[in-house]
Amino acid sequence: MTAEPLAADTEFVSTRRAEIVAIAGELFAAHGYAHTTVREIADAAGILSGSLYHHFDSKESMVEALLRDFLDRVGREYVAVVSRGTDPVSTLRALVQVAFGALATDHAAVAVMLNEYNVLVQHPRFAFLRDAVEATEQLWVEVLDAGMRSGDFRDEVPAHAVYRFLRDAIWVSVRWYRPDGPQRPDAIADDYLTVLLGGLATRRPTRRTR
Amino acid sequence: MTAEPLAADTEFVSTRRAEIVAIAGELFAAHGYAHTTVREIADAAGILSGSLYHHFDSKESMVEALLRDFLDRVGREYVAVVSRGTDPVSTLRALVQVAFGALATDHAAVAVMLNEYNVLVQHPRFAFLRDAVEATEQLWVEVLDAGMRSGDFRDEVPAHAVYRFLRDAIWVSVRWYRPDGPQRPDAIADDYLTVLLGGLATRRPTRRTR
DNA sequence: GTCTATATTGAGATAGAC
DNA sequence: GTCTATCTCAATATAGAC
Repeated sequence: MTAEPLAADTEFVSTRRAEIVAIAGELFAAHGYAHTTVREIADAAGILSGSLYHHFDSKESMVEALLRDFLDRVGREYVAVVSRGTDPVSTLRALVQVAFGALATDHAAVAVMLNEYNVLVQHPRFAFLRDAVEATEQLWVEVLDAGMRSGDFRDEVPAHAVYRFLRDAIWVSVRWYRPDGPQRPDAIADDYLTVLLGGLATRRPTRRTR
Repeated sequence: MTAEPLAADTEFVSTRRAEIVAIAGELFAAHGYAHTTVREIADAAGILSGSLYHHFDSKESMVEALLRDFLDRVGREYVAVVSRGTDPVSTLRALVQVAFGALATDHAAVAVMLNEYNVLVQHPRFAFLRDAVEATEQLWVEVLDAGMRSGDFRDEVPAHAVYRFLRDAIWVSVRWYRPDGPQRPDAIADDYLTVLLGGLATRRPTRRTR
């Protein structure tokens, strides 16, 4: 047996394949996964639809490749942030910065994740989406819980509820974020953190009772 | 000409039609508009697919009926809240309560609006979606701006940016809200308002500079 | 208002030549 | 790695009987 020509890391398979994934991702993000046809993807890639099947065995494989790569990378970034072991406020700031940063680097994947998650996750093939979502939730909630225990964060609202509001507001911003717009992702993150951490009210409001 | 048998308000057209809209809405919300077939809708309604076309001339007409009705109603509720002329904090609270309340009363329409807006709005037929979204944004932003001018809300972040974070966090909660779950919409609204108005941090943080 | 039967189209996928 | 040609199936929509 000759020396293995493949890189040990299987991340890189083929440049062409990666290009097509990116092209397909843009179309999925812009028009929706279901409404995007393989012919449109092929057109955008400058080839005919049949040729796509040299690289992928189905349209599903394209969206799977897009999301697996994205979730792997952002998951590693979250772990790196937490493993730095900074104080809860700084850790949360860094997590929020990573999440908003993905808008610029992976906006197609974020949009597809947001728009198609509920439908895709119903197929066994896309169970990995749920795994990634749950792992991410666990990681963020632990940071929030640590901050509540240390007294840095208010604990009137459970950490998992706070996390959901956070996550939703961050990811849905892919709907209006424009990479070529005036605001950089870290400026948006700062705006969000200002409201989130400091609150919108200038006077501490009393919590309503029911 | 005989007396007009139709009600002056055209809201009510046919019970059967309204039933089918509701059934279709549930399916659109659960499986996505594109993935829901007219045969599935007919099955759920207990009729055959051809019979649907007695009530609607297309699948698009069904989703249009669902969204027009919903947007009309919630738009009227927002206007009613603002016209009460209460202070900015109370007005914002009431708007947030109305929005979360729609999760319970119109969860299918909210989910469809969230999931399909970007695709649907690209068709001229659904331009009314953009109109409704823009009118809503204007109404909320005016409330936020009034609160910033009166000193009730902090003004470090522009009102339109705050509005986007608000809107996103509220509507996306339809993804995890369960009508049969333990939390009532107004309890979720209270949790959200606690974090939004009071802030997550126990100590007023300094705003990061770049 | 619903059913039966079917027209029509659009889209994902395949086989083999180049 | 791409093209040509085509298969196959699923889905929207229609026409007319009941």
